[in-house]
Amino acid sequence: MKTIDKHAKIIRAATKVFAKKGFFNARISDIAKEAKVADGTIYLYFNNKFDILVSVFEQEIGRLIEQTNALLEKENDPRKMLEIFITKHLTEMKKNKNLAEVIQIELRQTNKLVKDYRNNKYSIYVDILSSIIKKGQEQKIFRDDILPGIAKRAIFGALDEIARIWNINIESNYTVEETAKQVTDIFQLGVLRP
Amino acid sequence: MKTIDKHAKIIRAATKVFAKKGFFNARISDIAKEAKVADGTIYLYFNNKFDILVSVFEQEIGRLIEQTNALLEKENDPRKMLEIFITKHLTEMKKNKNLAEVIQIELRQTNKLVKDYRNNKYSIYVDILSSIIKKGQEQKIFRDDILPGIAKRAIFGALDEIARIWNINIESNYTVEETAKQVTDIFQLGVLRP
Amino acid sequence: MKTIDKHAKIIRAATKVFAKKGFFNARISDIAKEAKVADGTIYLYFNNKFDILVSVFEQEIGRLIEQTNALLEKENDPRKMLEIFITKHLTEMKKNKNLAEVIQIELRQTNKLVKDYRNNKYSIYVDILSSIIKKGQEQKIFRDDILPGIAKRAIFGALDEIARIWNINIESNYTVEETAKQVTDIFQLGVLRP
Amino acid sequence: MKTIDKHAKIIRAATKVFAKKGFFNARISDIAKEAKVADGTIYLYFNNKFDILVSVFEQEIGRLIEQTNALLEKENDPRKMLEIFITKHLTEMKKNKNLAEVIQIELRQTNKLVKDYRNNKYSIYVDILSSIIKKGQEQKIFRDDILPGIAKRAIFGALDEIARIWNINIESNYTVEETAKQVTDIFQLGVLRP
DNA sequence: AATGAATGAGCATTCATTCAT
DNA sequence: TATGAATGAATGCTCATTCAT
Repeated sequence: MKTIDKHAKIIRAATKVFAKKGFFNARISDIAKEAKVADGTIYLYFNNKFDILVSVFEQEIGRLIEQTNALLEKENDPRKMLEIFITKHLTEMKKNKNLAEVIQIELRQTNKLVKDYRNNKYSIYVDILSSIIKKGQEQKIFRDDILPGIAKRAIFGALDEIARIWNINIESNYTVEETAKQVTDIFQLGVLRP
Repeated sequence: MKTIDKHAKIIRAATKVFAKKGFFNARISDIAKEAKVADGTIYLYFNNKFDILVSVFEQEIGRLIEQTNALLEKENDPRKMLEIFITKHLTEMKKNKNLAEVIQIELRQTNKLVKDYRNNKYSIYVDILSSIIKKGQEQKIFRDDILPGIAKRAIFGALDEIARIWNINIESNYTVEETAKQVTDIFQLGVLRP
Repeated sequence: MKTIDKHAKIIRAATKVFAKKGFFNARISDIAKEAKVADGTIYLYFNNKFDILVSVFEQEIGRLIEQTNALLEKENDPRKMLEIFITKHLTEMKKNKNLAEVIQIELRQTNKLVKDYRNNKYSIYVDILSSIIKKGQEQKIFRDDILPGIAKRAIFGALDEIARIWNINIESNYTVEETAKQVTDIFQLGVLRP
Repeated sequence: MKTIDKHAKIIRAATKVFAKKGFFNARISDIAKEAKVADGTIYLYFNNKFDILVSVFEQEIGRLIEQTNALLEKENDPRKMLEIFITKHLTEMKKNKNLAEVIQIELRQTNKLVKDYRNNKYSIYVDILSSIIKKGQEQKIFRDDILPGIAKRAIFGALDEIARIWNINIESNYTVEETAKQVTDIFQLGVLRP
């Protein structure tokens, strides 16, 4: 088996295990078992347990960034772009609960460990939102007094919390589409009657 | 010293320690030391480490619920109520970073451990938001097609993510007031130009 | 059981285990078992495995220093003093093979770890020899051209090597008395015929 | 490259690595790297890690035996022979600290592993000393009551301890020549005034 | 109620050795 | 012969929990 395969296999296994048990409760031997690899093999590809978590996170978010950008590329209307982002995010989180979980873990459990959130994949991902906001403002479609740096956090946070709940309660009342529509609506029009 | 005092003292110490080190990295002896109590004493008041975390969370959120309700009691305009909730939450999180951290930890790290989120303090707190939404809909001030169950998640998630970032970056560009104003604005009016 | 007892018990157990298996092959759990103590208990009294070795060594050599000094105190003839030192050392090494072994281990295995051999127990012990030499020179009994700093190493090395062999071969041809007599003889008179 | 070259290359690399890190702290991969050979290759020439140590020791001591015997061959005076042995040993240990270190390690760390010290290179080397003593006794130059089996240990031990100290303290007060002269003197004449 | 010494299960990581290529 | 990726047994140390005092 080629090196690249094993690296990917470990990442995949780790994603699963971290999602199921959480970072601190996951044992290296769990990951090794899931990846059908010896414990020691993991250390040929990663420096330590935390390094695996970061790799998983970066890889998964990286994939999300690429796919989201691909979807947005064809679109020029910031309203549509916002809807696409929201729908894509929720769709992926629903489809891939492991990913949702790893984001939760990485973003919260390790707050104290990774302080530098500039120029990392998470920042890049969230900045897609702020660039959509800015584009909308340039096109005079979005209000000028919206602060992109705050709006991006609000939107990402909203999506993340919704995905978190999905991961806890297996059944949810609304479909992805309904939820995405609703969230897009809230962020575009607000809750006030016109 | 009365029993109730010691219980409170341990909670207070634990809040501090969990916030500083995170739940998994916190040691019982750290909490005991902080509370100026013997390690074993903690087990006279709590069943185990996780029980402490839950107690801390419930207590802190409980306090937040009481204070928020007290603020909302005097108000009848759902627009104002929403603003009050948002401002209160952000103010508390800014003032009490420990609390913000414990919410982060409790809500994410222990996803896998505590599945039942009905009838707990977190739910009660978030349901303040949905009841505000419902009230606004009854008063024909908020749009009818807003789903309170989703909106409450979106708003709480937005606030929580903003507080999370505050906890990572010591300096932030905007004041609590500016941020609260902005978030209230986004959720009331949306990002679209009228 | 009092703290002091447990500390001593662990030292005693460690001496035995290190002697039997060598420092690197000894497991903490071996020492714990021998001391009839939990693994973790060891870490209440020592910082780490190496710390145990150093403690064992310092304690054993310390005891040797005291006893040897007590024996020498009453004596003023440097010839007798040399004989006393040699006899005492060999007697102790024969009686307490663990001690002999731990000296071997500490002195050689950890050469690379502990470089500072000034002001430690080993140095103090060996310096008893050089002070005997100096005393003999002052009394015009020992030759002036003997360098005490070299002679002390030669004598200690000779004794140590003999003790080492005793630890390997269970049976030895000569008694402690014969050997001590012989060694004293060699160092006092040399091998040359008068 | 011929097999014999690779074998020698590994021995040479191992000597260096053992000396620098000690046997237990040395990794096979360190030796492989130093020898510019793959890890697995080492196992084509040696059975295991310990086998390498033994080989290094045997080879180094073997070389010493040959060279020492060559020097002694031309000499018939046991006094001179003793001086030659002592000088040669100290010179080699000063010149080749790796060798000194490996002797230290092999002789002490592995006491418990290798019990059979008859008919091995170490014994052969030390027996050069006893044969010098015996020769001196036959020639009526050395005292009859010297026990060669004890004297050889005493002399070797003295030399080894001196070399050990050299390996710890980089600077030493005396030159090899001074030291060799002094040690020869002590063992020939003793410390007593005539 | 309070203490804190003692416990011992638990786990990340290392590294000698193997073996398919 | 030679390689080096893969293996998995082995262990020092931590820390939540207990319990004799």
